[in-house]
Amino acid sequence: MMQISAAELEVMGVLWETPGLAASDVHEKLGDGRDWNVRTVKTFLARLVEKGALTTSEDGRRYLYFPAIDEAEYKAKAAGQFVDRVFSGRAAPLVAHLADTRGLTNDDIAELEKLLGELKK
Amino acid sequence: MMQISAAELEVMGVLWETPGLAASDVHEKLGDGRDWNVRTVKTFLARLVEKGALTTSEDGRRYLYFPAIDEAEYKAKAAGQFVDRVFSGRAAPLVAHLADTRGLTNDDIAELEKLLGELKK
DNA sequence: CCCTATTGACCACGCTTGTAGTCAGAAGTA
DNA sequence: TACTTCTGACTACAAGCGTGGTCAATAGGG
Repeated sequence: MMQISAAELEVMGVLWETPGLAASDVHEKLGDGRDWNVRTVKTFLARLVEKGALTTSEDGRRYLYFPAIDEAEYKAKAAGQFVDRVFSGRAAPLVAHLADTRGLTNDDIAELEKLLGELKK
Repeated sequence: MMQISAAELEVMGVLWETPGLAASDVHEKLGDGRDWNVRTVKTFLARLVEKGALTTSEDGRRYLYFPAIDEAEYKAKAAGQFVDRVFSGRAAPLVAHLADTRGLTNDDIAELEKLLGELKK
């Protein structure tokens, strides 16, 4: 499973949320804030298919796109790679940094505590 | 503050740990596992200087390199960007994924709990 | 039936990244 | 002094990435 770039990942995000869209639908759903030309989006779609991250099914003269890789699995791997790359594999400092500069909300903290509670079992 | 690539970040790591090294020293310290040609390392150093991430002081006919950006600050920002990019800004799922596939150690969990305890204050 | 909008296929292009090679000068070595 | 070595400066070059243009076919609107 190859590397997915930042821009490509946004496209994947749309299709993880709503699989089976055509290029123009993806373009439209990205519309908010993201001001890409349709052709740019199509390039990303083509590259993602080439990389094996998407599959297509024909629908008349256009394609519908479907994720070929699992979202949770991909993100877990990306998180692992990031922690390795930037924090030498140690997760705690990452969270510390996030807490420090992003100001985790009380909800975030509660969620993490719950998570840790489960992990201890 | 521009983008620092994965390879460049490894070089920064060496200089954050030991500021004021010459190119050949950096090369040597990277030696373990990292099998880059000295010239490759020099390219990274030059690019980091160009990007403003390192400064130099002359030492005879060579340079000594010093970090020009703060390690904690950089990593905090990188963490924030990563969470935004991959997890839509939500930290908790990130930790969940890490816990899931990387198996946080008991020490990690203890450290995180302590951290959360402090955050609650 | 003709024109326009849309679609996939292919192409372009400048920037970054990883990975070094070349070159000319200085410094140490025989 | 002549040779090797090390240094920074500059150059190279393919792959990946962000961004979008061209083209030929087709489908839909008037």
